[in-house]
Amino acid sequence: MAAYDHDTIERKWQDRWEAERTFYVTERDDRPKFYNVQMYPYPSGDLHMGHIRNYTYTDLLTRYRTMRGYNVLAPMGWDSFGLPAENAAIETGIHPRVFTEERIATMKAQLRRLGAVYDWSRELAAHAPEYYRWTQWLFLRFFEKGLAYKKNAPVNWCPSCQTVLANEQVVGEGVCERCSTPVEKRDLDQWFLKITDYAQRLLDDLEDLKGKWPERVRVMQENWIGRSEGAEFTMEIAERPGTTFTVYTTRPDTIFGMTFAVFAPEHPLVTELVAGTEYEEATRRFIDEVTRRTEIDRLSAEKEKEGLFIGVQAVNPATGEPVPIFIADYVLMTYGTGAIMAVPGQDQRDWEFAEKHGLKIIRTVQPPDDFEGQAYVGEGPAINSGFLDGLGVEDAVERTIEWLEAEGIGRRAVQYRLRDWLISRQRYWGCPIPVVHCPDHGVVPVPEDQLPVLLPDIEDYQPKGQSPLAAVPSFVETTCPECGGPAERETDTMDTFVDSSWYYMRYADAQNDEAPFGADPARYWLPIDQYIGGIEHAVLHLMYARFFTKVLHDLGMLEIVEPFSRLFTQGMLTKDGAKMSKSKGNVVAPDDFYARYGADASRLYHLFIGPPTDDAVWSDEGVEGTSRFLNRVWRLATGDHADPVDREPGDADTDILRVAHRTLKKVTEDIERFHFNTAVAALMEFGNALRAYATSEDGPEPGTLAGALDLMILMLGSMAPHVAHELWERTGHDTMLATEAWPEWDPDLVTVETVTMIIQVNGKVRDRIDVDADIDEDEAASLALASERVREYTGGGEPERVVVRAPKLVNVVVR
RNA sequence: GCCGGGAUGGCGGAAUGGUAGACGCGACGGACUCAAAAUCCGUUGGGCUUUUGCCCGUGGGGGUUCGAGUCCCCCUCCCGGUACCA
Repeated sequence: MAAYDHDTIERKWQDRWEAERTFYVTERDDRPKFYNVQMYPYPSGDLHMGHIRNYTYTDLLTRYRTMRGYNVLAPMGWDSFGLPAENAAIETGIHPRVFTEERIATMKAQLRRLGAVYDWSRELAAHAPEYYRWTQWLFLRFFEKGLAYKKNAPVNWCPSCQTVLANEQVVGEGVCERCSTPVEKRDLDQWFLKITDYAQRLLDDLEDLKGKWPERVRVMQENWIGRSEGAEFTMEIAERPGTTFTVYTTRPDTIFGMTFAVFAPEHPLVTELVAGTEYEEATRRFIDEVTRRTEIDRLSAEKEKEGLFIGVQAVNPATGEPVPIFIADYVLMTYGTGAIMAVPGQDQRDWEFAEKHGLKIIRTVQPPDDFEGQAYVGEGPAINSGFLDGLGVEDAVERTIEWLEAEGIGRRAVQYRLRDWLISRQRYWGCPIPVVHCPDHGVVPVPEDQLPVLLPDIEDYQPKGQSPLAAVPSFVETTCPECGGPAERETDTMDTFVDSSWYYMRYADAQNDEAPFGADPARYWLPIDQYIGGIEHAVLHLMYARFFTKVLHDLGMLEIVEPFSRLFTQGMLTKDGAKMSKSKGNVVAPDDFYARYGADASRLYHLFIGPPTDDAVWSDEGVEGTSRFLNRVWRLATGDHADPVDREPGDADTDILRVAHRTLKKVTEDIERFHFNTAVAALMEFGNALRAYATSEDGPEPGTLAGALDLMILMLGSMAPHVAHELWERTGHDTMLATEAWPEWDPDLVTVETVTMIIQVNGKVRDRIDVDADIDEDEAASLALASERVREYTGGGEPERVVVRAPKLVNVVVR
């Protein structure tokens, strides 16, 4: 039996969906809205099966939600600024714009070939001036609010990409997220967005996403924000009364055990304290050495704690005793105050440092008798701690904070691990930062009516440690908007994560040339009801986008405070033990599979391959199964079965309708909870039953067969849309399947009448009896006890106990 | 180290505390065919057994329960995140 002509059918329906604009929507619509978005892709060129997996999920939801009666917006766009296009340009000499736009065209054709449907009237691309004009406009709003600022700071520098990176883009053991080159530290003037102002709100609002976002993404963001609670207090330098410094601690209760203090080598007070002393030279050498080391070295936990006494002491405010001050590389200038009180009794790092430098160790929390470790961080009564003695840790913390406040030297304090978002990039292919530097007026924003600041076409993209734009006089040389005098444009471009922080807002009103988006379309479509993308963006894109949403809310542009109501992170598609990617050389091209099995069979296999949240291993043979299934459905629906027999419907006919409706219930529930693999399995079971029914000797009853086939086709409509649409048409329907209502199951057909009751003896299955579904407990028990098989095991004796779970199971317990 | 998530046939995977292995791949046997492909039918966790059947089996060890892949405790290994964060 030949396979159906998938190629012709698929092209036919792809043309119709586009020609009839089946999935184009407006906000003038009575149906409830459903905003369905896939994280917009970087236009890398050819789609491989790893991408196809993700688009299949999104497309299924677009079609399913439409059938469920929603006004579904499914847009598509391109994350088209960024390093890869620029790197390709350097290699090939093709301008990044040309390179990128060619690839967008290719990918668009491939999405169409998959049968993925979008409202293409809302297509956008980050590199298009009509888009980045508004990225720049938004930057200016941040600037006005004081949320964008330029400062000189030690920043992460990727020597290979020749640009700075945000903290979030330094991954693993301190390497670049893009190219895995170890990152260095450099002091540079850079633009930051003040995401730290929103740390608490970003943390608080995660609560509302419980159950709607994957737990692990929520936890990763919580950890990244890294809130910790404790106290801050000041200490005096013993040798210089009046000179003070501040420390932050989460364990103020251990203050009596502070036997030394440690400064980060970069702490500004250090050079001042050693100036003109015998320690000056050694201190300078130590700082040099530390700062020369790479971040990786410095952060390596295995390394011994290097430190140096700098010749001064601080006064422990609790004891009044002087304690020596050290500088050490394990204290970071970027966290807390850059100085700590060291309590070796309760902190393992301090313990190790104390041992190495022969410093005093005083326990201030009594460890249990059997404690054999060094620093003790657990619960216990305070000891050696004056007025705190005997208190538990929590109470002691509170008492200490009260005392610090009463003394006027400290207060309760909260710290976050989150740092401001560094958005400057010293690269060409990105959105220009719309400011000019005037010798008289400093940083001056470009006036709105001069936006966009266009990215000029250039020949030489080679990264040189500063933006290639700096070498373009026609770009750099400008006039100051304030005074009209000569000024220079900012030449850094923005991190591409700025572009992607608001694109999903633009989709709501993509043609607007007076604002990033209008208030009404935004109010209608946002937030995104279902967002789908990769786990790799757990703390990058997903946190930046949340930050942008909150800022735009505060600017009065949005009503929402969270952009993504529900998030789904799909697993990776792997082959040969690695994520499918061009660079690994393990990509599977969809075209071969489209040619042999069709897009529908490929899609169905992606749905069937395993749980969507899990990584999945691609196997070429797997598509055989879904292809066979679709061909069987095709043959049944096109008349390849036993001759139908006109008759009053009987048991066999009712039975197949029962299977059909039970399948409908399961498939509906499975799609709702994203269990696509079991939904496909249920359809296959239904297919097997339907085939047995349609080819049985008695023959199918025509109405029953048609009804069952309709349900099969409707259910396949979102999974294997082309073949389903074609069969819908061929089985005599004059509507388009895409806009049909999702069917409802008949409750009477879904409830079971008879079930197979399991009979166990001591928990082991010994017999099965078909019983009425509404059998009562007594009857179930007596049926079970009457069973021949059960009596073989009980020997006719009285059972010790009979557990009845009618109608599913009876367990006869004998001893 | 800390925080998540895992471990089920040859393979991908099913399984509200109640028939472990649905569904599919692969393999084996058969039908059709001159033959092959395609298609269709059957078998397919391991062991024992002529059969009805019986025993064992969800990473390892304990426990709770009439009953545990599922719940609890301990351990091993794998994957992801994070890590001198005071």
